[in-house]
Formats: sequence, structure tokens, C-alpha cells
Amino acid sequence: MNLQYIDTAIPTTPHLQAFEPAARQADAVTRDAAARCSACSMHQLCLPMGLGELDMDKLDKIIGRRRKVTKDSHLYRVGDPFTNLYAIRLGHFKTHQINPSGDQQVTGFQMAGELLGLDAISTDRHHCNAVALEDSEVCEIPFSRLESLFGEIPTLLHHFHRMMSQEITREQSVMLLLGNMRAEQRFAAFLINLSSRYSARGYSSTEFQLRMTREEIGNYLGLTIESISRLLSKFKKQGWIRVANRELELLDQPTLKAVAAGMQTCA
Amino acid sequence: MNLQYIDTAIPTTPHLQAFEPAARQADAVTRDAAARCSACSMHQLCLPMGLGELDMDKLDKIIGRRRKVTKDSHLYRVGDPFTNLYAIRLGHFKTHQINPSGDQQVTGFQMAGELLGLDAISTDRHHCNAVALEDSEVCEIPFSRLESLFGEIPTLLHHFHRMMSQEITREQSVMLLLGNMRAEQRFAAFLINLSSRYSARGYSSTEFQLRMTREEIGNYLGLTIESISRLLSKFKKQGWIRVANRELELLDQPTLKAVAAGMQTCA
DNA sequence: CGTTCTTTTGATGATGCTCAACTGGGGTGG
DNA sequence: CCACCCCAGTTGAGCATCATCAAAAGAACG
Repeated sequence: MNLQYIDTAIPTTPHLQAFEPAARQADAVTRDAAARCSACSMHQLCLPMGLGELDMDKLDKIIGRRRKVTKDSHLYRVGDPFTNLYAIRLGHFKTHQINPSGDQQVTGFQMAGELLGLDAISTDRHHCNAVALEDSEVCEIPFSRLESLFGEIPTLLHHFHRMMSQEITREQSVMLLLGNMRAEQRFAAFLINLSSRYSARGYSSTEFQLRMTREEIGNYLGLTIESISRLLSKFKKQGWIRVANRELELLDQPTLKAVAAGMQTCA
Repeated sequence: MNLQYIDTAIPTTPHLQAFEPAARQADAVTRDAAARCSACSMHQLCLPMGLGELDMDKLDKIIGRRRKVTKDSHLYRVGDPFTNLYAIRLGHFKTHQINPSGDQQVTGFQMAGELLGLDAISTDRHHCNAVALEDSEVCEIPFSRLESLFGEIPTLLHHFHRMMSQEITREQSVMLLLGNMRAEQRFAAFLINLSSRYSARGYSSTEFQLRMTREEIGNYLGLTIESISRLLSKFKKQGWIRVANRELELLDQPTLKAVAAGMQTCA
């Protein structure tokens, strides 16, 4: 991978511009055949799911551009005016809120094929921050143009509703997790959740990389970084997982599922 | 109030039927002028928000019926097939999930003007249970008919999206609450939240009834019933609230807000 | 190769849970 | 009408879980 990433929040460095002027690059990605929904590997999971060729082309036409987001830079921030939804083409993001006392709460980790920005529709302003966990790429979907497409393509509308509803469901399960699971359960549930999402994307369900820091995991799960570290060690000692830095292997999924369900605890 | 409530989950008792046969009652409520959206006191908060007379009439036509739900009975259960959304006309509900180990997590308390069932769109099955906290009344909104209306009334569609998005936002703030607030903060935030919702409905923001048990509050906030009880006592001793059973008065909202924000704790 | 950030591990302590006993209000039946 | 019961809530004592503080070890980066 030798891509140049242009961040939108932080001004592009002269260095990067020298390689690829902004205008030419925008042009390039728009014309790029691989950028079309129909050619995108995520199209069965993403917004265009279930659309025919024609409808997918219509959707393609309204999609603003494919935008690169460098690691650690913001896709949007709390309070930013809402104009676009973002579909992740490639990479990983986290969303987080800042509470009045200044500390953050990670509200989710998103991966390719998932939508970002749904929470902003209600007030036309973003309610959380979205940050790339690695160099990533998103499709910019102007929401007003998407809305006008809904009239033409009922299938698209229906699927959009499903995706919003799914987000509600996802958050409910996090509430369940934070509300009445012990640390061990939360962490096992987290691992199983990642596993199934990678599996749905055609990746290994047992071996993957953690794209987020221990601290981010802890914050998401309502635990401290130290607790996460101890849990990793404990699970490793039990022989349930193999860990080396961010590299992770699930050695005993059934047991992990049992732990997540609260049917088993480790000594 | 001398209404007879018919529960859908639990068969109507002969006693109630004697007073009002089911058929006649259904007829009565459908014809009832007060049942129309335009006459409903919640129409600025609920689905028809911002619609003109004509569009509101169209919406009225697709709304199946106004259904009464008796206290403690289920409006729907996990796994029930999804056909309707429900708008609360009157009363209060709670939604809760059951996790694999059998204990429940209350995911929300809903009041008049709010929609129930949004989480079911994603899979065509309900993901949580909805239970009436008191004798209540809902409007049954067949989702497929609502979807066909979306094509005709863009305003309706747009507002529907806002409501779904609002639900996502609401859940994110619960995640924030469960993820990194201490007990005191959680409870203060809960009280302030109720207060503002009652205020938006034209009720007193300082004096209201808790429609849920201490246990339900605790479950929602990730705390035990004992903790809730202690918090009530503590807040009372501080002079921030007045409590008598379910009757509640907020005596010092600014301080409660400060506590919720984590800017103040009590000794 | 040193600096810096992230992670790990250990020791201690506080918050909130568990268990238990008690109180009070509301409904029921004698 | 009163006595009783039952359930929801309150209060107390002890304890477990996880947070906090601290320090060392290991990656990552220039």
C-alpha cells in the first residue's frame, strides 16, 4: 500500500500535494472504476444492498466523492453541520462523545461497509466525533440528495431504514453490556462481536488485528486500560486467546461465547 | 378517568367485555374525533410534526387503530413479528431486553408522543419487550403503509428520519451515562432528563410522578434498587429533591444539573 | 539508539453490590 | 372496620469488583 492520504481537518501538507494535486486526485477517484458501488466489495453490506444495476448507478451519481482520511484525523467533529453521511470503504473508525466534565466516551468502532453520521440527522449537527483508527477511505453521501433518491428507489429507502434500525439495535446491546455485564463478560462479548463482523466481511473470524488501543477498548467497555490488559493476560493464560500486541487469535470461541453469555467465568 | 382497558396479550376478561364489547369499542375509538392526529395534543412532538392538514389526514387514514394497553401488559415481546410502529398517545412504557443469562436490562422509558418499535425494522422482529407502566394508549402504525406514504409526503419521511436519529442520539447518551458516570451523576442525569421531557410536553418540570419502580430505575441506570433508594435519601437530605413514594419534586435543578455534569458531588 | 508512548503488572482502596432485617402503604378478607 | 398480608422501598453491615496509583517493561519512531 503506497497511497497518499489527504486529511480534511488538518491541512494537506505541501509534501503530499507535490505528489498529487488535489484537483487531479479528486478527478482520479471519481473516474476510478473501482470506486463505483457495483465494483465495491462492500456493496452487499453497505447502503446499495439489494439494488439492481440501474439503481446502483443512480446512487453512484449522487455520491460526492471518495475521500481519504488519514489515521488519527477527524472525519467530523461534534457540532459540525451535517451534510453528508459517510460509508466506510476501507479502514476503521471510532466515534466518541465528550461529556461536560471533559472525558470522552467511545460510542462505537466502525468498519468497512458501515455508515457514519446517522446520529446527526436529528439536529443537522454531528453529535459525536469520528476519527480514523488507520488510514481509511469513505464515500461521501450528500444526505439531501439521498433523500430525493428515496422517492425513486423504495428498495434503497427500505434498506436505509434497516441500517438505521440496526444501529439502534447495536446501541441497545451496548447498553445491555454496560448495564449488567461484569468486566469478563464485556470483554468476551467485544471479541465475539469483532469476530462476527470480520466474518461477515469475508475475513477470518479467529485471527485479526485490533485496530484500536487498549485505552479505546476500555473506554468503550466502561473499563480502564489496566483492566483490559489484565483481561487479555487472563484470557491468554486460560488458553482462550493468543495475543501479540495488536495481533489477536481466538483459540476457543465456544468458551468465549459462554463467558460473554455469563454461563462461565474464569477462576 | 373511568376507561376500560383491553390488553392484547392477556385475554380480555368477561367482566370487561360485559361493559364494552370489543367490536363496538374498536369502532368507537376509530370514529372518535379526538383520535385524529390533528386533534391529538402530541402532534407537534409525534410523527405528524410539521405536516399540513391534508397530509395529516392521509396519515390518519393509514393508522390502524388506537389501542389501549393495560398496566403491566406487553405491547410486544422479543421475537414478535414486526408489522406496526406504535406512537404513544397517553401513558408510559418501558422497553427491556433479556440477556442470555436471563436477567433483564431496561433500555428506555417512553412517554406520550414517542415512537415504539423502531429497533424492529432491521430484522422484521422485535428486539425488545415493551410494557405499559400504567394504563396507556397507543396508535398502531402499519409500517408498510407508512413506507408507501413516504413517497407522497417528503416532510413525513424527513421527520421520521429525525425521530430515528434522535433515538440513536438518545441511546448514545445512555452509553455515556453507563460508561463513565458515577452513581450520583447517573441518577441526577436521569431526573433532569425526565424533567425536560415533561417540560416539553407542557407539564411541570419540577413536580411529577415516577411511573416506574425503583428497581426499574436502577436496572436502567446500571445500579441496584438499594443504590437508588440511598441516592433518593441522599438527595433529599441535601435538599435537592422532595420525595414521597412515587411523587417527586425537584427543589434545586441547577445543582442537579451540576451533579449530572460531574461538576459537583455530595459529601 | 535513545526517546516516547503504550502496555503490563502489582499494591491499595473506594464505589457500589450483596445479603439481611426492617418499615410502611395498599389491598383483602374476616 | 380492623387485622393481616404482601409487596415496594429503606437502611445497615460487610464484601467484591474494578479503579487508582505507581513503577517497570516493551514497542515504535525518528
